[in-house]
Amino acid sequence: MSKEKQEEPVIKGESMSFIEQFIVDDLQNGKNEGKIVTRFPPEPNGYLHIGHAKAVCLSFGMAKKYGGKCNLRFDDTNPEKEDVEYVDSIKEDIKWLGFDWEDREYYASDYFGRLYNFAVDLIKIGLAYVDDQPAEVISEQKGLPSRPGVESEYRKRTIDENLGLFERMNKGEFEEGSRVLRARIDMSSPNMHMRDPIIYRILKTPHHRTGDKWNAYPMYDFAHGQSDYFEGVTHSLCTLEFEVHRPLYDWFIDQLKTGDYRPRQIEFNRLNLNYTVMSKRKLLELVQEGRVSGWDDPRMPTLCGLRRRGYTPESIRKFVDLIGYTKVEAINDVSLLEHAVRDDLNMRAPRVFGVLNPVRVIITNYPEGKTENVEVINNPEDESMGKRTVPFSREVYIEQEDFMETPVPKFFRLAPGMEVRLKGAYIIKCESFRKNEKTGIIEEIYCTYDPETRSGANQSEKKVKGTLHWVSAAHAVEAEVRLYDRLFNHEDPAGQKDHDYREFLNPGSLQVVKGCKVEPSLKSAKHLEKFQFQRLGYFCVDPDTKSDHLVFNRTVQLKDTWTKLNR
RNA sequence: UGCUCCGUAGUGUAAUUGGCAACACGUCUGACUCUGGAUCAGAAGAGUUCAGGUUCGAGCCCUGACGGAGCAACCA
Repeated sequence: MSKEKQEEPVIKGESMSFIEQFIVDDLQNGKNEGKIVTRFPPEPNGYLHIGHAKAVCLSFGMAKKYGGKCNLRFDDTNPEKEDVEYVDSIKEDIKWLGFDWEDREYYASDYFGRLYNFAVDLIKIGLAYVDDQPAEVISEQKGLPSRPGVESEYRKRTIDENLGLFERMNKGEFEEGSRVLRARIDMSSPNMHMRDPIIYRILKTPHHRTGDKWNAYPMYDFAHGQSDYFEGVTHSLCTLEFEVHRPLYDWFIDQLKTGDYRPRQIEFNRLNLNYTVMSKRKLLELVQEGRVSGWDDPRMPTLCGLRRRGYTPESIRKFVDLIGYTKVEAINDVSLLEHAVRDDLNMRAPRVFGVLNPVRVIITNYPEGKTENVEVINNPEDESMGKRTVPFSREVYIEQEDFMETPVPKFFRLAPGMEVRLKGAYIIKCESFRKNEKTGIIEEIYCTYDPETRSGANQSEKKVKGTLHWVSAAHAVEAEVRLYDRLFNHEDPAGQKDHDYREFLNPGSLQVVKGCKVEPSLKSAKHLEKFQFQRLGYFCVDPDTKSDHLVFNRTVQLKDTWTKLNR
């Protein structure tokens, strides 16, 4: 049996990103024996966010599309920042997104031995040396981007001395910060990264996987390319800020490689979203300072946050696909992300009735105590989702917003003397209402219904402009609904000079509405199950839901031209 | 004032080896509708940062400006 369909390797006429073009060219030229291997290399120091999703989709996506493999590799070279807690969440999030690294779960720390030996080799050929100077001095000597650096006095240490010192660094004989190993390249290079970069430093914090086995740890630049090489990675895809690291990446590969094969680093633009922050540091602060409820707060751009908010993996993949991969540093509009979920959920979310701000409607000519089960379609976009019945009775709740004592022009809803259809049931006419004169709140609305207008078989000729969602008062289930707005009220909260991003936190980003009334079928809804509350938006069941307490998160509103026009 | 990268409608992306700028989202019309959603039809909106050059012809090539980003962590 064939597994999933392999897409055609060469697509004519379809536009592909410059990265895909590179891959296709390499494949056609028979480079690396016509194989493609990519990798997704997170550092386990935080939760994955939607920016990572873009990288995941690229590396796993390209491998899948062209019959290659994508490795999951944890870039765990800094024990001070990393933790297993993050490893597990990262794996969960990648799986949720729909990608599979099979048995290729690797760790940079698995290569510490080989990396160490490579460093020793570099020392032996005079391309690395131990520097005893303090950090400030080394930094000072590096010069400025516009000024060349100066060479360290330790640059001409003998090979034997370097060998001995490096070994002792790793044995733990020296204090943190007292010595580093540096590659001996060019202190006057216009590229700062080539000015004798530090490749090993002493760290005494136990590593989450190797414990206290090592005391000298490789830096990113000394681990990444080499790890790619060890794994046979052909295309090492990363974000634009690593562009200036590429010469160093290649320099190490040059020293390391023995045959024709070499990994190639290609950089693409990172994903930026407006009205949010994306840096791990800031996200961590939001969590630690209690400004959100956790990494999975539905307002967070983390994958676990988006998942809890009700986003589907499909919608995130679609969004990523929509924004593409280029070298332009773009700021993407959240509304495009919202479009992507709406588009996805429109096809798959069953429609239900839920009233957020209920007001009671009494149908005075409907028999007291009577209940009818009306039939409604679960999803007009997908007939196979079938129908369900909803109880209808003399008293129903409708949305407060759907009634106006004195309607404005083009208000197609309920108002004294006006008729509307209760979706799936009858057309009702507002005869009167009761208002609390003190508060101005409408407390009850009195209507009559037309028995001839019941939805279904013998369709009545009568047409009305408005159709409302409703819930039978006697059968309604109480629910709490959490409405979310953007976390920040500034497009680019992190990019404002002289302003801390926290100043732009949107105080109204979470609105909890209690006492909502939803149709009885929702009583059995499961965690994260998604629905469209008709006319309102897409909602999913929050994990805080208990058997006696239903909680929904609003994923996104439906497009609403009415409120837009009347704002 | 060093090096690297980038500069196409409001936003994000396209434009085969140079051949008179396309798509999506958004916006605005209209149709339809038992969701003011969806769907369908249509419209407006850039002459490709600017100035030169090469060419019969340039968003694509060259030069120079201008604008933006990244690089000066014993982070990744």
